[in-house]
Amino acid sequence: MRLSHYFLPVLKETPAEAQIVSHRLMLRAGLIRQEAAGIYAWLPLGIRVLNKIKAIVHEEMNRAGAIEILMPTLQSAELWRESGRYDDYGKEMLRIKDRHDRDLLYGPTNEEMVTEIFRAYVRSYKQLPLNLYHTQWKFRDEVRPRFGVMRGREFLMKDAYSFDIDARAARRAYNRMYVAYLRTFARMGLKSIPMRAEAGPIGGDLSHEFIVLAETGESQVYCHKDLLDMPIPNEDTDFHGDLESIVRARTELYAATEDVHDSARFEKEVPPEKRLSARGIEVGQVFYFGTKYSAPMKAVVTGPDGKEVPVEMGSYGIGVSRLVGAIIEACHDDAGIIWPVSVAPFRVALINLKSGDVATDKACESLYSRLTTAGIETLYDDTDERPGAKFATADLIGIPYQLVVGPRGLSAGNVEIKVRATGAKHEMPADAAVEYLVQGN
RNA sequence: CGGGGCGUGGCGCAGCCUGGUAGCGCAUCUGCUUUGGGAGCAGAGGGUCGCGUGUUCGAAUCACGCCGCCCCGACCA
Repeated sequence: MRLSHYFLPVLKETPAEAQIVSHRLMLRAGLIRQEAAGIYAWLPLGIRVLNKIKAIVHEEMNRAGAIEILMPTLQSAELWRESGRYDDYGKEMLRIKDRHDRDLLYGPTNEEMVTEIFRAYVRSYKQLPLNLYHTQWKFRDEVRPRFGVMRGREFLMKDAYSFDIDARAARRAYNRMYVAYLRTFARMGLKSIPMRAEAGPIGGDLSHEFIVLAETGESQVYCHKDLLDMPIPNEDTDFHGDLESIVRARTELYAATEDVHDSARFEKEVPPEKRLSARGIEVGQVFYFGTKYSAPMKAVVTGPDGKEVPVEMGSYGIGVSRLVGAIIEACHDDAGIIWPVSVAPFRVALINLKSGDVATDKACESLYSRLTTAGIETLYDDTDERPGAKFATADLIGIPYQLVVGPRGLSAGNVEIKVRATGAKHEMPADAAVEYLVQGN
């Protein structure tokens, strides 16, 4: 992409309304624009990141055996009356009437609807286990939205729903999602820690929140330090097999958010030098809630014994739009964002230090063509800004590699690669630079 | 939902107290000079001062109402 033909509205000054660093950087780097309290438009750079995150989430969901569907944003109130949540959910739920005066709502979550889909088609235990997921915009009418996309009213969320014949099978389904989440967040460059959590209004009695440590995190968390150094399950993990050992290795160590924290237990179970108390951002949550929805909504299957039983369910959320903010909280410096390669909007920022200079232009065009041909997403700064402005923009938007081309380097036969994360600079001939950047893609 | 604050060119702000020609920096446009870490000079364009009502000869400025947004708390992915 040539910057001269792109839409990248970066701000030199910090917008007054943004308090936390991720919100400020998202506005400055031209990722989002606020359209109303807690409601954002996604600008070109922002939607690229959002899509990358979503793709990783989907890959790991599919790997774990979940199946993608897409449910609508608007739902009929009827479904929610069946589960009893139409009255329970309160003012957080955005209620709408259509032209026929029918009650609709903008979905804050989809347990009811997915249960309705399930019960319409599934009758036998032989069709289980089943896990259906989708990524869709949700709306929760927060009293006080804040922190940009970290706590917006409209947000993009992946939610998966598991259906099983009994509690044991449901537990295995829970474990599959638990392991998939460990992999998902690790792939985005985040260190996530599963912590015991309250089930909240979703309901249920087994739940973990996946927490990313960050100074600006919304909740206080307590855990055993060894959880920070747990290995990430491999890509070839057998999701049909027994995952209990992977889960148990983590759940047997103390980890809890402030809501369920028990300081006496914490001090008893964790030696002083292993105690970690920090702030954290919740990026995902897994629930097992049994028959909370299947029983009232009559989602039943016939078991091997010929008896009908309500299906055992769990739900598994990942805050996709929130993750953009969470990643920035974890990955930035004074100059701007530092995207992990896996979610970066572009892999390489090609910086022409002297647009209009024949030799420099020619070298850049050649590099741009070779990189894009090799499948490297490259943002080519071909504008006639001054070098300082180009460097500042590249640092701000956080592209992992800056490929810097100017007359001075070229006269020595070199271009320069700057690694955004470390600041390390390497001078080398153009051929070597292309090879360096193509590696590992 | 309680408490506090703010709405003035695209962005950041001053002006308001004490009513009288709407201002500054950045950005934008034109020209010249510059070009390896957010350039310099000269010129130009752009604002019903959130909306409404009232007070007044006269309202960005005073009063009242409304709307929007932000912050603290309670609540939450």
